[in-house]
Amino acid sequence: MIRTRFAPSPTGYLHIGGARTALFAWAYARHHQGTFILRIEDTDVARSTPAAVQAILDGMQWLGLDPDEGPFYQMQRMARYKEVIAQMLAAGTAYHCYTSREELDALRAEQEANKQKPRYDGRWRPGDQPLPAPPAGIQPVVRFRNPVDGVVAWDDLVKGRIEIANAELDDFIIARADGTPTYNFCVVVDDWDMRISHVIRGDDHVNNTPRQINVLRALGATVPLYGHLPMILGDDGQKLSKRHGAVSVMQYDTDGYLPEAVLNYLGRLGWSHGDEEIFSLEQFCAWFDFDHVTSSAAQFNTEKLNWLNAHYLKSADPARLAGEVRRRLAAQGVDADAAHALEKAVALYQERVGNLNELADAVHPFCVAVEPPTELLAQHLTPLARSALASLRDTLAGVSDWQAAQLGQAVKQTLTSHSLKMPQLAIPLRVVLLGQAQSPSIDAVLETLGRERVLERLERLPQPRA
RNA sequence: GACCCUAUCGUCUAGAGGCCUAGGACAAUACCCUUUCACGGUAUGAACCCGGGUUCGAAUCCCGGUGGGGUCGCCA
Repeated sequence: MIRTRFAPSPTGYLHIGGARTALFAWAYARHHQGTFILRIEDTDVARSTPAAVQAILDGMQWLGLDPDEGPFYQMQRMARYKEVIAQMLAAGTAYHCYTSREELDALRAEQEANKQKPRYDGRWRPGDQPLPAPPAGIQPVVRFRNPVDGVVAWDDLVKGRIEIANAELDDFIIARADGTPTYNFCVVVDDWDMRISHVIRGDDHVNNTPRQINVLRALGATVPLYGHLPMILGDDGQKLSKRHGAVSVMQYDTDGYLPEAVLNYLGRLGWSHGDEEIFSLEQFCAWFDFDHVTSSAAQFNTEKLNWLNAHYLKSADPARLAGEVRRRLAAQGVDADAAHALEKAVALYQERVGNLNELADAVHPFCVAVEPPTELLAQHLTPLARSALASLRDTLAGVSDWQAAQLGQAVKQTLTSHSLKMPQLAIPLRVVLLGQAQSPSIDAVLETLGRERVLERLERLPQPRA
């Protein structure tokens, strides 16, 4: 039984790297009819916030990566961690350490001065030497008694075999002086208790893996399989951080991206299936495997995401898009329900825009009266165009069946009677009707805008400057 | 500094020793389509980090170098 988990710490929103980790873990479970678990790692009380928990949940939901189990919260599992720590203390696989932070700082400074790898020197580790008497008034931390010899090795799902010598590892703290357990310990207990079969996480955790494996062994637990995903770099090739380029997945929502476009993009970033570029979430789950996950970091490319977004926009259901547009327009104080044919207008533009915000902007003139920019008027509303527009208005008023075909006929009729080429009439018409010199086919615009609005906007032709 | 990971067009990637005069996609450029702008179509330019091996043969395997990244917390 495949059981994967996504285990973010709620110290911020769900960013793009976390989203991809979640997607891969989710897809792997789906692929194998397994279980995907969401676990919130909130043991850092000082930095975890309920708002961040909510932001992560919102992000997961927007992407549609629903967990089969959880969310579980580590803070609610304290009793269990303490129980395991007590067992380890009793078994001798963990011990109390009374070294103060000041002593630790001094030790680290000394090691760095000697160009050595900073690490705990094991001064309170039970061994051959007799231990000093515990100093009074100091609450000890609990350290894991790491093996001294040999190597810890595992076959990483994405990076292949990785070996790290135990000599590189020190006795890390599993419980703070106040008794609360630390990350490397909680993860182990949780992955064990939750019977996680595949630990899929960012490769910034590679160095934690040997420690965790050692604890698992000390506990007599089964060691899961590990897959460490390379990181995602920003558009500029720089590392993503709160300060630089890292944004919440929800930002993609406000920027007008469709979740399926983001998912498709993320799926293709660091994973491939031959030449496939466009695939649904379902298809991704069916294809996903670790053999085709890239082992090196990938640079985020917004332009490719834009291309995918435009693609999904084209084939999306206009009714759904209309809902999104309504929501965005409402935020601008525009009541899109006033547009009797919002869905039609959306259908007219959905294959011409790159995101939902552009779609909302495009549809805007179909909802409320437009005020054409003066430059456009000056440029296109020539006396010739004015007279043609006036005559077109009259012809249009007589059209019985307000359909693109008939409207196109009316336009062509005006063209002939005024000896004009299509652009000479269509562009001024666009400016007057939509406030823009570009639009979809003019007959479709006329039909979609509707008889009433067209005639009204042509009626009130902006006057030339005296 | 130590340890670990990593290296194919500008970017994402295909590539599991001969199928590679290295394929696809985004982006770029040109042309076509056209009622403007898009969309779409066609075409073009663009890469195996360097040096040694192994092999009849290496983008693919090995070693070294260099570049990039990660980790060295009573953070996760």
